[in-house]
Formats: sequence, structure tokens, C-alpha cells
Amino acid sequence: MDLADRQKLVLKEVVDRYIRHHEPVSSRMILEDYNALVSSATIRNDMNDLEASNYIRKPYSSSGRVPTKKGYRFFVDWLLDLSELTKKERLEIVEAYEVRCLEVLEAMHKTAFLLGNITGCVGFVIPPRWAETRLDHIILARIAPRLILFVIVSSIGVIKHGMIPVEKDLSRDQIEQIMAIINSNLRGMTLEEIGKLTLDKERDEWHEQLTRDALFVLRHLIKQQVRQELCLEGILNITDDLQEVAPDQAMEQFVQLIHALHDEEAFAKTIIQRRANEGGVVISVGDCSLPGIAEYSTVTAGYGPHSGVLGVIGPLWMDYGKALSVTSYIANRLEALLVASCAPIQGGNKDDD
Amino acid sequence: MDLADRQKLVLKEVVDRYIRHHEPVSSRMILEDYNALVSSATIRNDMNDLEASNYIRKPYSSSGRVPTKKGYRFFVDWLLDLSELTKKERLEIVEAYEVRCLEVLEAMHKTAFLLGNITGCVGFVIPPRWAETRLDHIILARIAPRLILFVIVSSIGVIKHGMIPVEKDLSRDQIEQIMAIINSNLRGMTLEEIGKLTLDKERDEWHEQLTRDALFVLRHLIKQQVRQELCLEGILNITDDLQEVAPDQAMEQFVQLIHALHDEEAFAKTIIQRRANEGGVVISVGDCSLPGIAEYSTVTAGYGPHSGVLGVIGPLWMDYGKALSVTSYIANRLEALLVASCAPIQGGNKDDD
DNA sequence: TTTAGCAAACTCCTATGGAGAGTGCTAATA
DNA sequence: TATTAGCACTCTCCATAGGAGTTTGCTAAA
Repeated sequence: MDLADRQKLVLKEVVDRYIRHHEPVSSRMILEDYNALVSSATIRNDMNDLEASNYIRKPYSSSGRVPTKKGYRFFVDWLLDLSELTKKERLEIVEAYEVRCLEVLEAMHKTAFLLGNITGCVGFVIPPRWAETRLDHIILARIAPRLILFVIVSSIGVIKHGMIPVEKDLSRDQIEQIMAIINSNLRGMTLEEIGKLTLDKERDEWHEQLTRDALFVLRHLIKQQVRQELCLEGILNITDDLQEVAPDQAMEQFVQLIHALHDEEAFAKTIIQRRANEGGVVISVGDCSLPGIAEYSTVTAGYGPHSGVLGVIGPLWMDYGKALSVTSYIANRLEALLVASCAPIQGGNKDDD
Repeated sequence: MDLADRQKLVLKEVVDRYIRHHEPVSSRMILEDYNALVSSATIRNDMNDLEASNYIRKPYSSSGRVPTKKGYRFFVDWLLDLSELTKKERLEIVEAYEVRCLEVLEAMHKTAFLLGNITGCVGFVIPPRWAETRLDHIILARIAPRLILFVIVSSIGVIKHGMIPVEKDLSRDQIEQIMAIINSNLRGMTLEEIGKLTLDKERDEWHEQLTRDALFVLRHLIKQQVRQELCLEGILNITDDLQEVAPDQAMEQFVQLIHALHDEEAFAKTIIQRRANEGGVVISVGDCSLPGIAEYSTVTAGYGPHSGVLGVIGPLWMDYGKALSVTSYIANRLEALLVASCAPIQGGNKDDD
């Protein structure tokens, strides 16, 4: 259908122009790109149809058109076919990961920063579900009397560290023994399994006098794994947009967004459930269930084997093409990094001396 | 001077009301609090004098008065005499520190959060100058082939951790030896001294074959100490204020503030130099040299023995009384925490086995 | 199906006027 | 001399109005 085809072109043009200029698009503006192959009246007719189908709308009765969420959606679906990254962007990303960055949390923060910076939106990384990763080993060290440092190294790298205050002071030897007991017994189990295990099972091979201490340490480790920390970078980018737009409601939207982002748990949950079972990159165009984000778009991609999600949040008129390709590419890079830091660790188990 | 006294009261009243209600204060409003001891005309005369002396000003020719920075300054100096904390606030702070929190960075983040939350402003903590603290010991552990975990424990607690990638794989024993070498040689030196030391001095007692490795490790540790991370919490609090006030310029100010806060280094430098040689709590009323902060006030206090600074940033009309007492009190608590975590460590050196 | 032309609708900007609030000034008062 | 009462004046804020400039929808013709 010729008509439908032109309508699609008109719709794409409306969204594209609106993304670039942030102001209502009139029929004459579109005409410029067509070089007068048709008249403005024809465009207007098409726009009328598009409006009837709810792809675009008029802010007021005789203004130009702006895309509706459905219109953005169409545009985005079309983009999915031809996403591509410029060489310059690709280089920037590769360089950023060039510096080895071996702690998982640090890698995630760096990734969030990269996402925000390249797309001009807010970049975020939701960490993988630690509970699903397998314990490689733990490290314990005596920092001070009654104070033990612990580090949890799982299959994807160093994921937690912290302190354990203990009741009675333990010698360095005792701590070494506890470490050995824990490592030899629990290596290879998922953190979740370890969490369930503690209470009932007690194994014979654990030295009697140290069993209680080991259990105490374990319980602490497991408590620590609860909190999933969200990495966010680039809120500044959104404030820049803000000043161009209508200041009254934009301000309110922005404040709501900040509030929404602050409740990390609800945010992560919303993003994850919005992706549902979909793989690859998912673009949500202003249809998040979380109120503060409802007027923003998100572009998300999964990474790694344990349900990690990363992506960007930006205004409805964000550059979806760029966001799409950047998010997808960075997800691959981060996944590669985690897998790479995973491989040598598992090799390391064997040639340990 | 009777006149001057009443003028002072009028000025205090203007500032106080403006802090509470965020709108110009008229002579009649002040009258309410005086219960008609004088007339509004008298107040007006006083206000006129105050305006001539630049303590207050009129947004427009026949509006009520708002405080100038000089006016706030007067109010704040007066407050310094009678700062006091409510029991409820004191309790809240004590409880927050009740849960033992033994990693320095974690303690600082928690502190920033507390500051922001209680005062309704942005809370921040500038960490102590690590370089000035003395090394207690370091911990090294082999995480994977060619990958070593390090933890730096200084006199105020655990201050840094990270990974060192090394060229050739080292056995666990070798790493233990390197750790022992470093610890026995460098314990008690400031990190700054350690930084200067590395290049030239090589000691005889270091095992020949490990010297290079130890130096490599050391150089990495020293690189790591450069970055001073700033803890910021409570930007949300300021957005709440924002909506009450004139949205146009407030918005712009806010964006500038966020930008200023983002440049952590410049911010920390500005705050520290604003305190100059003054001890105790310093209140800066819209006179920071950093552009983004120039229209906000800061209340800061030093803590700890190594030039740490903490405080809050808020609008000119913030509740200075509360900010003052909370900042001062929290600075004491944080200092106590750092000294406490310091004491057992130094005790620990001796009874190490 | 497309186009040209035109009236209508709407924003945006500026101007105008009235209500309300607050001040400054003057003259009277204690 | 310090304070007060009274009044004119100033300015904001709001609502209203008009004019310029866009852009649309519609109708009738190609």
C-alpha cells in the first residue's frame, strides 16, 4: 500500500525531527525533507490519519504534531532493524574497558558512567543476582583484635567485602583454619545454597572447637549478600535537557524521577519485570509502571549469566538509535569482562598450591 | 543603645520568618510577634535603617524585606551562641552509630546520609587525607592467577582495597612473604612517606628475588591512594525546597549546584579553603567562591586528626540552628568512631602472634 | 488521490487595568 | 527626640484583551 508506506515515512520523520529539535513538527517542516514530491496538504492528510490512529497528537488544536508513546514505539521498533554503532563510539567503549578493572562493583560503576556519558542519559547497572553465583573462595584476615576482614570471591569475581566483629579474639592461625574449613566445604555452591545450608548441617570434618566460630563467620557473610546495590551515573545529563523544555512540568517530572531512582529496590524490580522474558535489548517508551519513570523511556539489555541488567533512562525524545546500539554493545563488553575474570579463577582452583 | 537593640530583634525576626516561610517579611508580620509594643511605622523605620546598612533588601520597591547574605550572616553569628540539639535528634544520631560500622568509607557514607536526613539539606563528608595517616598493615591475597587482592589498613581503619594484576603468577607463599616484607618495613610510616620512599631506597633485608615483586606491589598501592572520594547524600532534600520557590532561577541554581557537586575535587578544595584556619563549625552564607555553590550556604565542621571535613549544603534560608548543632555533634561522633577503631589496631600490633 | 486556497484555531507576546499589599513620607503626638 | 497615624505611591499579581504569526482542517478543483 503506497499510502501506508508514505504514512510510515511521515511518522518516522515526525519522531525523528521531534527527537532532534524537541518541538512540534508541522507539515511544512516535513515537506522540506521531501523536496516537494508531495504538497503540504497531502502530508496534512497523512498526519490526520496518523493522529486518528493515535501515533501522533497535537498539543493544541492548531499546532504541529508530537509523537505519542505509540508513535515512539513504532519508531523504536523500526530502529531495532538497523541499529549500528559509529566507529568512534565503539572505540571509546573499548578504550574504557582497556584499563583492567577487576572488581565487579567497580566494573559496574564504570559501565554505568559509560552508558550515561555516551548516550547523554542516565546510565544504570543492576548487578547480577549474587545469590545465583557460585562461591569460588573467601578470604579472611585479622585486621585487629576481634575484627576480621572478609572478601567473597564468586565465579564472577570479587563481589563483597567487609568486616566481621567477633566476640572473642581469634589468632591468625585459627582464622586461617576457619578459612580453610569454609573454602574446602563450600566451594562450588551457590551463595543461595550456602544461605540455606547454615542452620542445620554440621559436618564431621569441621574441627570441633572451631565449628561455632566458622558458623558465626558464615552467618555474617550471608547477611552481607542481601543488598543489591544499584549503580547510577549521569543525572546531570538529564538536567541539561530540562532547561530547554517547559520548565513547570519538566521540573516536577524530574524531581519525581530522582525520587524513583532513589528507591533502588523498587526501581530494579520494575526494570526487571518490565523485561519479563524478553531477551536482547528492550526499549520501554514511557510505559514503566513506576510513577516517577512513567514519562521517561528506558533502554535495557541483560548481561552475564545471572540476571544482570543495564541500560539508560532518558526523555521520551532521546536518541533511541544511539541508546539502543550503545546499550547492546556495552552489555556484551561487560559480559565478556565478567566471563573473562571468571575463567582464570576456575582455572586457578586447580593450580592452587 | 535602645534603638540598635530593637533593630537587631527586627533583623532576627526577618531572617527567622524568612527561613520558616520563604517569603518577604513585611512590617506588619513582625508586629504580630511584638504584640503591638510598637507600631508598624516604627518597624518600618528600623527596616529602613537595616536596609541602608545592607542587612535586608526589597525584591521590589514596595515589597516586604528579605535578608541579604550579610543579614543571614548576622543571624548565624548570633546563633553560634546558643546552638543546641534536641534530645530526639541526639538519640537518632546515637542510634545510627550504634550498629558497628568499621570500614572508614562505609562510616563516611552513613554519616553523610545522616547529615542530609536530619537537616533536610545535602550532607557531605570529605574524607581525611589518607596520605597523612600511618600504615598499620596491608593484606595481600591471591585471588586468581596473576591477580592479587590488597587491603590497606591505616591508623584510622581500612581505607582502601583493590586488585593488583601482576605479570607473572606468584604462589601463595610468595605473596605471604611479600606481605611480610612490606609490613615489617613500612608499618608506622605515613602513606605519604611510603609514596616518596619507593623509588630510591632498597633495603638489604628484602629477599633478593622478591624485591622487584614487592616494589611492584607497592607502586600499585601508592597509585591507589590518590583519589579522595567524596560522600554526598540528600540531593533529594533540596529538590523538595525547589518547588516552593520561584521555579525559573531556582531551577537553574539547582542545576549549577549539581554540576558543582559533581566536580568532587574542586568542591572539596573550595570547602577546605573556605574553612582556612578556623576550627569548630564554620558557616558560610552564600559566599563560596565556587560558582555553583555561591547561592547556597554551607555548614561545616572538621573531624579526626587528618583534615577530614563534613557538613551540609542548603539554601540560604536553611535552618541554621539545626544544621549547626547537628553538624557539630556528628563531627564529634565520627571522630570518636575513627579514634576508637584506631585504638584497638595499635593495641593489636603488639599482641599480634 | 492529490492539490490550492482560505477560514478558523491556537499560541505567544505585549499591553492594560484593577485589586491587594507594603512602603515612604509628612505631620501630629508623647 | 522617638514614635505614631494617615495617606499617597509603587509594585506585584492576576485576569483580560488584542495582534502577529503558525498551522491546521475543510472545501472545491485538478
